[in-house]
Amino acid sequence: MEENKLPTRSENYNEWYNQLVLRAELADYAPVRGCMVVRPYGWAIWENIQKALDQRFKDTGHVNAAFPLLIPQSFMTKEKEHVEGFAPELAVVTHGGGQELEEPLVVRPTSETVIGTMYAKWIQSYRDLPVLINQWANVVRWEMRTKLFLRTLEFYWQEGHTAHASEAEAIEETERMLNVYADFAIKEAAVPVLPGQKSEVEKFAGAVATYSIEAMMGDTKALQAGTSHFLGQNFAKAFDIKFLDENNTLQYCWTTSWGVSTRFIGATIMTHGDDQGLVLPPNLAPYQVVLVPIYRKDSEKTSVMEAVSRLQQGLEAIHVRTKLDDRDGVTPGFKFNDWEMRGVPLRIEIGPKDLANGTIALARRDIPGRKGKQFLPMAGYQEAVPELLANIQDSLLRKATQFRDSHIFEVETYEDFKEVVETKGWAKVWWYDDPENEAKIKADTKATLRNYIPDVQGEGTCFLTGRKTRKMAYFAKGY
RNA sequence: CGGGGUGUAGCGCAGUCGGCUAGCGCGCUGCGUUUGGGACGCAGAAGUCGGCGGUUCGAGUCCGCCCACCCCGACCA
Repeated sequence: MEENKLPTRSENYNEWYNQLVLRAELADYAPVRGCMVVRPYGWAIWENIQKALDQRFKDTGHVNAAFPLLIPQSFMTKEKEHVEGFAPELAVVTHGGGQELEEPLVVRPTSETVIGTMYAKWIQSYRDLPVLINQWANVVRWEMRTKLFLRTLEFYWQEGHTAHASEAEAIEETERMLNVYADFAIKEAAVPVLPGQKSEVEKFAGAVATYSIEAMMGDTKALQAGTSHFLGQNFAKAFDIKFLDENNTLQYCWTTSWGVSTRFIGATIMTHGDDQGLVLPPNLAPYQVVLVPIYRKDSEKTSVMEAVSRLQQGLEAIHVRTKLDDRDGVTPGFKFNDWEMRGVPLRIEIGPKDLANGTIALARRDIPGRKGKQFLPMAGYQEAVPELLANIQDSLLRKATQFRDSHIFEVETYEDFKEVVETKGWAKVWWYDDPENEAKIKADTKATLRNYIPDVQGEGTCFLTGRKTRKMAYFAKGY
């Protein structure tokens, strides 16, 4: 059916992506342009992301709480850079209860201001510190152009907000959470992100320093997949977050914030997806295994269904997420393609032949076509399935890492730089920091500074200015 | 807000030198045959042709205005 084929990744990546998310029923366009409607399958991916992140937050001493959606407009103006950064993209509520409000409310674009206000009330003493709170929430940023999952007007995320007694401790927290994100992305999503610091130009409005994890999508464009900000005392001063230290001296707190959003679903899709559709990493897939029963006659159906159900229970018992596709009226071939498009990592087929032979047919999604299909003895499935899932998880990470590394090029001249970011991928360069040159590069090539490469040893020559520098950076076109 | 494009059934589109009952593919409903890689037959349901106004015996088709959406820029998790 020609009409049902996806556009290919190479032909039109954007179209491929849009069709993919819509056909896999991950999200729908809302009546309000750019607002999120996530269908159950897509939301299940998000829930798995939430679970994996939440566990890591708790392991690092954080707790969850909830803060208001509506923020008095005046809160947003308290931190100078913050207001400049966010003013253009605020949704403003002017009426409530049928009356015009005395002060307009903005729908939170991020919660530093609300949470800062509460922290000012909660924190009195060094004994109250650190405060390590995370919130799962939706936020609204009135972007001019939207793209499903990557840049929606409304999006879901988690935002962590912490307050500390010392600068060193806050910086440590900022870096810790960056590493938590990197660990999560690599281990759970098999997305080989590169952590590093953002430039002055690209940093968060109101932050002293911003760090990000950067991911390379299947078209080699870069995507900021998570951020961690060291806010210094900027917000503490704007919101009066103070404490008495051990010496009875009144001091401003040092704060951080960090977030990962539903954009990460997009990052996962665009990292692993192929021309057949989604390819989901087993750790995040809503269903890790789909079971497809195959039968012709009613007599076959009974015994096949019985075997399949037993298998499903056996898998659920060892905590494998399964889906039994017992739809009548569609052929097995249709089901195969359907679940491939939805990216289920492993498919098990059981038919009369398998019952006769004591086997199951296993097909792995990460190996395209029928090459990924193998027959195994049914008896060993409780060992074979987890092993295969782990194998797929590893193999996705390996493949994505290889892809990324083969599309990063170290360049020394602007000519080479332009060629790389235009046609090949990311440029890795020695970089002497200069906002004006950064802006010039963006104007010339549309490439932005993704982040600085951490732990660079020694000294080099800036590819653009020829000046000596100790920094290296990635430049790439981004989403 | 600038530049380009598109609006016709749930989705993708054809029809556009005016012409009578507006079409195709997919999907959807019913029945039957099928079912180990996107099944087939028959019978159906579904449309203010983006909106408003104009020209005309007659407008999806021509003219004017408006609206919406998409792509490329400025903005961005």
